[in-house]
Amino acid sequence: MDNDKYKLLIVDDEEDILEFLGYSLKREGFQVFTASNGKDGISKAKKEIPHLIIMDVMMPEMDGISAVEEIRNNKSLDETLIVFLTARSEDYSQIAGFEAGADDYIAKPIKPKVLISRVKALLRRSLKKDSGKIVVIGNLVIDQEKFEVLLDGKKIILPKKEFKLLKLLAASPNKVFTREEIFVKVWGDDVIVGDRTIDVHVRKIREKIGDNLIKTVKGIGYKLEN
Amino acid sequence: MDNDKYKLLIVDDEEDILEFLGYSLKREGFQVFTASNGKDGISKAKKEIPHLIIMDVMMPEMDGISAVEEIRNNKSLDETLIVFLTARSEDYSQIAGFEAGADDYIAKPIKPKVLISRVKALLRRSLKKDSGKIVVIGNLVIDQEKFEVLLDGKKIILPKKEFKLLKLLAASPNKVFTREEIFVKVWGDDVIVGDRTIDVHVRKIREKIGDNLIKTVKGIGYKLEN
DNA sequence: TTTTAGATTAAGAAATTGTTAAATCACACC
DNA sequence: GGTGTGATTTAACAATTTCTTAATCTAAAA
Repeated sequence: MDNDKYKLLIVDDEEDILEFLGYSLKREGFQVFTASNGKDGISKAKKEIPHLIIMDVMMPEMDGISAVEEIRNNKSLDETLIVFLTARSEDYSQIAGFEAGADDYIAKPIKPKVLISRVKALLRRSLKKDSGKIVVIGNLVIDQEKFEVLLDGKKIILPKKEFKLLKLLAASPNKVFTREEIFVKVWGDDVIVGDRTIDVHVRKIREKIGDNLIKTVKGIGYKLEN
Repeated sequence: MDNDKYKLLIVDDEEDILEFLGYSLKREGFQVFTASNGKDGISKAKKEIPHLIIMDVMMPEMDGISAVEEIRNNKSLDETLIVFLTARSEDYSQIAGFEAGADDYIAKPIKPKVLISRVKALLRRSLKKDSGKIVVIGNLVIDQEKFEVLLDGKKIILPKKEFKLLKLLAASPNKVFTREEIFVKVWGDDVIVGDRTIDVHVRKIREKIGDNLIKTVKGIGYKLEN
């Protein structure tokens, strides 16, 4: 199995468990990320957009259920699967967890084989068809299928040319695209438009996603900074 | 929730459990069927094509795992979810169960609240991905078999082309279908129709299901938003 | 300071879609 | 085979959105 295409995020405050689970899952080929509290978990989730999150219910600072609620509010994490780790027979947290938007739970103590079976079963069922048409740059998600851009999980609609231009820049973050290049790739070889046209489009995109992401490189062109 | 849409089959050799679970789930509105052994379970499953099967692992005559293997070999039960009931800490059967094609397991003793949460979570999760015979988008249900659309439970009749178009959009909610794509998939490769034909059809559908569901993505196409 | 590339703004052009009504088509029914 | 009903398509025009330009302003480089 191509487990290496899946990103897993493990969130637990106990270093031992983090390491133990991380080790077991890495051995199966998964890309594993970890976080040791709810807050960090949320920010890592937003950054990596994992396919599946394994989250401890009981944690200091921010408990798992609150974290999941926040994650579920983020549009770009809509498809992410969430598995709770709960202490055995904490039935209440199971129910609350499902209500918060979890997809499964696993009771502690955790046996790696069980965890792996479960993770695989979830991924198998849920991600049969994965999009692969999504580009993520920092807190910006560009979904080519839905033709929408998410900034910090907030949906933004861009007109065709603006979307195309942003998509181009996002395809190679930090690379400077010359005006020449942009013309060819966005407008096409044959179309002739004035010089200021690009500027205006860049401006409109900046209006929508903020001024910090697209940098001007004077005399050369533009780049999307990461 | 419209639990009455869902058929559940419970397979267990203990009469008590059968009754207890059946009662709990019926109270939630599900259509409940029961069987007291693996063989009977298989034949009832084939007959009713339930959405979800709850199956005891340990049973006389035919154990749950063999039964699940046989069920999974049946094409029409491909989409059916399967939940195992296992005695606590029987880790081995968990793994074997997943390998046989189960989607989840629940440890005995069973608490109804937990069971119900779990069942609902499974149905919710898998229905999202289900591109099978029935598609649900918000308050819209599209039944491809009966060739009808329900809006807030009220039946709406759509002519062939309109239905085909709506079905296409509903097959991948939120995905933007280009006009190109729509032409090919609804009208066919060879048919040539005018540009406004799609618009008119979209308009007619909107007249019937409301203006909010089908969004126009200018310059690209249409999508059914969720 | 001067020069130059880019930023900004508003307005009109261009492109795309919405809407309506009427024409055409398909098919069941007599 | 005709007739009628509803489905489908076309055509004309309206409405809307997007794109481009042009004019003016700003800031960085020379």
